[in-house]
Amino acid sequence: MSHILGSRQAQKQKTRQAFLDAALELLEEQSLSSLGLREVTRAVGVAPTAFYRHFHSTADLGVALVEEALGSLHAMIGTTVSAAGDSEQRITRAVDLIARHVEAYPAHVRFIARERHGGVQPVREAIGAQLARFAEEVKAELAKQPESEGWGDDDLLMLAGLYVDQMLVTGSLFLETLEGDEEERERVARVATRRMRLISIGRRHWLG
Amino acid sequence: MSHILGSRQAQKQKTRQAFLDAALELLEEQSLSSLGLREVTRAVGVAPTAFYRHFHSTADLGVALVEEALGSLHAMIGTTVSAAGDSEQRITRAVDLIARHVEAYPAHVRFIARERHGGVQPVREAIGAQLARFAEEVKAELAKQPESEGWGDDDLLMLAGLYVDQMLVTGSLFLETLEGDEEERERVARVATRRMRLISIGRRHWLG
DNA sequence: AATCCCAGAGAACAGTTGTTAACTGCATGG
DNA sequence: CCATGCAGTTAACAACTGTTCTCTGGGATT
Repeated sequence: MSHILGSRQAQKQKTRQAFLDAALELLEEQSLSSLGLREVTRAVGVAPTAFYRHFHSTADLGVALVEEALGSLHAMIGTTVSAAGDSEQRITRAVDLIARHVEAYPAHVRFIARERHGGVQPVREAIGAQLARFAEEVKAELAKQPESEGWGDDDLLMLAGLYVDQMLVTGSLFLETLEGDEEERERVARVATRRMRLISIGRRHWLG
Repeated sequence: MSHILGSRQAQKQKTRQAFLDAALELLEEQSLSSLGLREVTRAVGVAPTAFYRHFHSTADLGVALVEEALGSLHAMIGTTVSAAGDSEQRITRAVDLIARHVEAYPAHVRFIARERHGGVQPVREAIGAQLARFAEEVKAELAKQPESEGWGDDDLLMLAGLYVDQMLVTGSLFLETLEGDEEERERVARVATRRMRLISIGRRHWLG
């Protein structure tokens, strides 16, 4: 099997991507559980039945969207947590990176925030699995740092989860400021930075 | 105007409550944005048109549900944060209280977690407003404590927000264990406790 | 060059949706 | 005791939904 696609499969993937894009846009003002199959095909400009050539259901489409929205983030996570500099510099850099990501992919961030606790079980599970992977990756990076000496495995995972959740909370806060002015975004960044700082201080004094 | 209701208004409130109860149950496996008006009236056992006597739309019903789910929690918040005992005792008590609340009102907790970032703007705003109130109340209680000496107003609010978000995260984690066994719930409680502990340590060393 | 495959089109289905209008019957206030 | 108000009913509407079956056209395979 080759990674070179014939014009046949290439066209199929193109249509599939059109479905994902259209769905993501429609989902900015509704939830996945109310997204209709016909609604999506109408937005793409194909017949309703074409949908079944790509997905079993809208829930299936949702799971594919989870991969698209979170699958590409893993590399970023690692490099951010393991970045050079002291604690304060890493925090500033992380908050800035979240802000940029929200500006670059607002629909992705909105989708994850909305469907993490949404009404479609397979999608919730897919998001949960990805977030668990994130936590494991963050934990692995934290373990490499000298500040983690003497830490137990479960405490490291606890801290990693705290960071991951904080990342999501910060992301959705930035999301709410997207239609506002720059000053608002600055305020969110400052609060998020202080939250991370407090967590880092807690980490530093965790033992003993 | 009297607070004693005639049988007329009493029956109306009864029906209204039936709408809220039915909707809350239907919302356990879907989102508000996919909740149909007819679906609700069918569950209650009344004609579709009866709905309009109580709500303009399902979004309106959602806002009413926010009041029901969060309105009664304010008293609890205050007494919990300002409870006697040292930091560790207060954390244990808070986590236990969250666990009990989730067991007592799982549908309420699920609704808030789901619709906080859900697809219905008025509901998102209603939840956001209530959570802001919570944060203000927690801040007021924190300000009374001796540990908060020297703290700025915005730092107190930052910490309060951190606690409120942590409360929600913990709640939704407990929610996922409701169909599981006791051991699972115990594990969630332990992780949540350690998270709160780390935040408390960060708080203690925040200044200087 | 002849064949097969399959993404997408088209039409039709039974069932559902929100909203309207005009109604009925009963508790309420004068 | 009678007139009014109003919660809930009934019937009907156009529009929409997911899913099935049949068909078509052109890239892929031999």
